[in-house]
Amino acid sequence: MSGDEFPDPEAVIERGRRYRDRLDEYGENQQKETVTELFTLLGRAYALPVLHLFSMNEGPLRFSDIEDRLDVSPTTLSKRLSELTEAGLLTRRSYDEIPPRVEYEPTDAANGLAPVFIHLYEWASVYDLYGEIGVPNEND
Amino acid sequence: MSGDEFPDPEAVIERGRRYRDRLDEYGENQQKETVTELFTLLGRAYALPVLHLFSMNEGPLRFSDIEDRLDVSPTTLSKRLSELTEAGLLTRRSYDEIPPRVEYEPTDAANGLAPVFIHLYEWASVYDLYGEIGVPNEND
DNA sequence: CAGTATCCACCGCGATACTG
DNA sequence: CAGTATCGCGGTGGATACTG
Repeated sequence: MSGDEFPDPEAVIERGRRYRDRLDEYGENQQKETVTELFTLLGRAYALPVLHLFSMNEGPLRFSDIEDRLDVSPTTLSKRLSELTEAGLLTRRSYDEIPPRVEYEPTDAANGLAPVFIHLYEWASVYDLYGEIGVPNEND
Repeated sequence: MSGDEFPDPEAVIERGRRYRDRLDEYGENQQKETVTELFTLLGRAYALPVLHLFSMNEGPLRFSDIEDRLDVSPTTLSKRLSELTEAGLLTRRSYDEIPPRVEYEPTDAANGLAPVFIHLYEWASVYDLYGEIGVPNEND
């Protein structure tokens, strides 16, 4: 990657300092729950890898496509796809065929989320967090 | 808030479509875990509310400050603060006094994360997700 | 004040087996 | 093929009580 694609850390921090004011404008209390919930969903097993798979792929993916690539149990994959669909991040289309065929695709909302991930990657690179430590386990 | 502060949804989507290429540049496989872990931590109880409290506040906060404002059990707050500190998002400074005093402050890394939240709020507003539904519970 | 220790209920997740 | 049903384990978090 070309280094000057990264944001200037100082600028990032400065921009961060205006976070408080922006939040007021957006109505913090109402949406705070919302964002927490989003992180909860996206923090669940395979949510991000699934979304990432769609971002790497042109066109729809089927249940078995994902199952093959991610080494995830059908139980968990089923739940995750349902949640992501219900949350408006994926669409689900099933065809009345034998054998049955179901196709999933990311919504515009999911694609619109991509800049967030880009920022996250930039941030992770700039501050070099989690390189070694991972997330501390709650029961340590 | 002034409406033209929002990104043009089309531009956001278009930018999102280049996500795949950016990921390649950043070395996707290595950092994918990292970002998943970050979401896991931030999805835990009171992680975002705690961070938000710091972003709303000038200067440090003490354990009881947070306890008073968030209605969180000391057990959970203790764990969350430890994790956020270990993850490099908060600093912890304890003074040898009686009664003991401990102050927490967000790091530059935490402040640098703010643009991500801003993006998230913009995104949530544009796509109006989770307005009614919340995160589907896994056991429904 | 700033936590920790203990106990416990619930939830998330995988393995396995089964179905339309 | 695209799931669901069931089971079991471990992780997560609250209540309560206690400590340096």
